[in-house]
Amino acid sequence: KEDPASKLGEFIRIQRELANLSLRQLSEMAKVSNPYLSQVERGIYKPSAEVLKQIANALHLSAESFFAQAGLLDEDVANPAGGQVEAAIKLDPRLTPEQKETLMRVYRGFLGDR
Amino acid sequence: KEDPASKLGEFIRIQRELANLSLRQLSEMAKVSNPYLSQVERGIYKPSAEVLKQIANALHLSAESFFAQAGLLDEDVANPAGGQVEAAIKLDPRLTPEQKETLMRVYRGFLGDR
DNA sequence: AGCAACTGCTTGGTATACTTAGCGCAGGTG
DNA sequence: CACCTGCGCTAAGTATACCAAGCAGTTGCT
Repeated sequence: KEDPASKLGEFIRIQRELANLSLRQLSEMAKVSNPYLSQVERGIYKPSAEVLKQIANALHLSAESFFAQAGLLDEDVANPAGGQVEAAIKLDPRLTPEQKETLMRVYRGFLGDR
Repeated sequence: KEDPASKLGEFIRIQRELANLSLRQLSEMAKVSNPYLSQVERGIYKPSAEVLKQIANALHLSAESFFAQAGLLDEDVANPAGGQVEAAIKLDPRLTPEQKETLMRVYRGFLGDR
């Protein structure tokens, strides 16, 4: 019960039953074997990210909600908008490392003001 | 290049070098072995979702952007193209309008340099 | 020079994600 | 009754994610 893996499994099973799908039906849609899906739902195995995505798509649910259920997205909610700016800067291929460094410093300086 | 796994690997390597971290340093922070991280960066293996999350956290990046890079979040902001930085700045509630203006000017100045 | 402390990488193994074959049970059919 | 057809699950195997040990190259210090 405490196990996060079985929590994800329960979640999947509930969603599957809500959609009135059999284990085999869903397993075929998600392109995994039915025994494996069974084991995932019982928390024996934790599926890879790709399998998780395929299951989410098969159930017409967002991949994010699945990742969240799997405890994979619980991270730095501490800086919700702030992380966005830093991430965007780091991701920009048109900036040199030094320029990124400078931008970061300016940005963080502003945040410190507040 | 064609391989999506190696695309993720490149992304990780670039982010790691941007942070001025050695392979071993990052591997220790992300709690994986350094040879494995090396292989991930070269596209030989694709990391599990949990490892991906740990790497993202170690680099202070959002897990979402990593999942997007890994092709696991077909939806939203997969595109790291330039407009992202400006959008993120405008959306940050912790910045005053004047500070946003300044950041924009610095950012655009850098882009003009190249 | 030569040792020390780094860098990234190769090798060989273990753990775990995942599959194919098949079991036992519950409804319907004829 | 016998005979399907579906359900979920077990068992045994294969593929792959991941680790510990160690190697070659580079840098720097004495």
